Amino acid sequence: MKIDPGKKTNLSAQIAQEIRDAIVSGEMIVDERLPSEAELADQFNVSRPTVREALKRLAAQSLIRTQRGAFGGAFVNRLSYEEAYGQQITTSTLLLSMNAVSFDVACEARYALERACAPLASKRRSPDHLATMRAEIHRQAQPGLSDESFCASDVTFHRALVDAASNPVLSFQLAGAVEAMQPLMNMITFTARSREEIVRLHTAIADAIETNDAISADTTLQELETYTLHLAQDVMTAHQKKKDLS
Amino acid sequence: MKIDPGKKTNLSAQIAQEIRDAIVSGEMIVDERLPSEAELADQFNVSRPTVREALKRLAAQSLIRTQRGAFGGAFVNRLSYEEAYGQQITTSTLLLSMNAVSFDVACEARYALERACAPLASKRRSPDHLATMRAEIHRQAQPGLSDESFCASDVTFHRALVDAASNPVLSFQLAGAVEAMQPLMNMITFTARSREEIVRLHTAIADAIETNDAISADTTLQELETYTLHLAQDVMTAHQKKKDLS
DNA sequence: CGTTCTATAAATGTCAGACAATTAAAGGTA
DNA sequence: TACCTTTAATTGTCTGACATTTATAGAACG
Repeated sequence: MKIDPGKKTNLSAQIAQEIRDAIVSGEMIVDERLPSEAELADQFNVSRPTVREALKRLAAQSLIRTQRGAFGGAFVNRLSYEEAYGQQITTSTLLLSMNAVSFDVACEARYALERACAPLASKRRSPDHLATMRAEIHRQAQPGLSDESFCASDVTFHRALVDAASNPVLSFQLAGAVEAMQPLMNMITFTARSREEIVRLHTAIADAIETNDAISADTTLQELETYTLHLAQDVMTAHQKKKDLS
Repeated sequence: MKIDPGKKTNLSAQIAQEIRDAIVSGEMIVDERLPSEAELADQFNVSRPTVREALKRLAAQSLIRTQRGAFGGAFVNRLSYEEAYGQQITTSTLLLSMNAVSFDVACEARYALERACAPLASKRRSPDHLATMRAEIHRQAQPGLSDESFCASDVTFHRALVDAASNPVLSFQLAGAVEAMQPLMNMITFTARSREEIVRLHTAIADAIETNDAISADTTLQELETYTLHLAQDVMTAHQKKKDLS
């Protein structure tokens, strides 16, 4: 481990970067133990609290895990898909909520990505994925369902569609896109009429996936995108009218 | 801000989670100032170093930024696309390198996602994006280019293709997928013959995008995927042979 | 009156040393 | 051999202090 150039500012950030580089470059391998906090403080010529702040930065990115006790310490962490999902979702959600991303743009991205999964999902779908999709469709048809629950079910349905492609890398990349849409979708009020239409389209998608009909799945997803945009448009104009009146 | 239940362990992680929730839920808005470290220490009934560790965790995720001096402090950060890209790329790269993801799976995911962009890119491509693509193709045809530079140029080419879709959300989601492939691609040795073929396919893609021919772009991307898999296969069998001999 | 320089205070950044809590392994005892 | 106890290493946390940065207010000067 190289020493730290006492350049400008923020020692803990610099140290974190040094260690991060060592991990990303493969210089340190999974489950390898980092030097103890005291040793690192020595090597970098800083105090232990500073080293600790650096380590906490890395822990926040799931790059290391720490263990107390004798022969404990900080270890390079194997980034699991679950942890990666979590980070991905947090980042995507914040990016969308903080940057005034229009519904149209987010929606376009989401459906473009989902359509990329459709051919693979049609080919590989397992009974499990189909069962999940059918179950969620059934839930969405329940009359008493709140708008929030309806949206949550929608997310689950689409996650199942993505997962049906049976490509974990693809699932990882899309988890964020699908989940991050939920807050935006929650702004839409789903009438009984629109729910009926969505259930119809979801059923058509599930049918297409079940019969390995990639083309039909793609077409229906496009239809669903158009319909979703249409619903959002209605909400926007309603908001606008309300504004004009006040 | 609520107090902290002195439950089990790891106060700084708990505090970070509390604040993270407040930000993600929208309870704290962009550019809002957090209480000072001393005040937070008071509120949570912990010491300042513990609070600082929590804040560094949040800083590592670009959720807050800090400013020194009078009326400085920690502020809720507007997550920019650039910062989000960075995190996305780090996470994707690590996920791929640490989980023994096969080349085939990663490649499939990458091309599935890129093909999702092709129709939009064909429709919206700007002269800028086309220029970038042409420039990279030209670079790839240079004879003296190292394998690493060739791969880097490949990444730039494909990033331009993704960006040509002119959907920032899509670009963000795909940045990780494309960049994370680079280390895997770097394992391939590109012969003069294979470079020629790749340049040919890249040119065909650029042509298709330029003439708004989405279908041709899609077909060529599929061809490129097949060819890339083929190259990787050769590398693998070569490695295998070497192993068998030794 | 306006401009420039100079405190001042508030905040983060860093350090040093201490103690508590946890844990694996070595050593002791039945 | 099996179980218990001690021990040492290491992270987790606290206290208190000093250094550094920076916006603002006030003083000095033209």
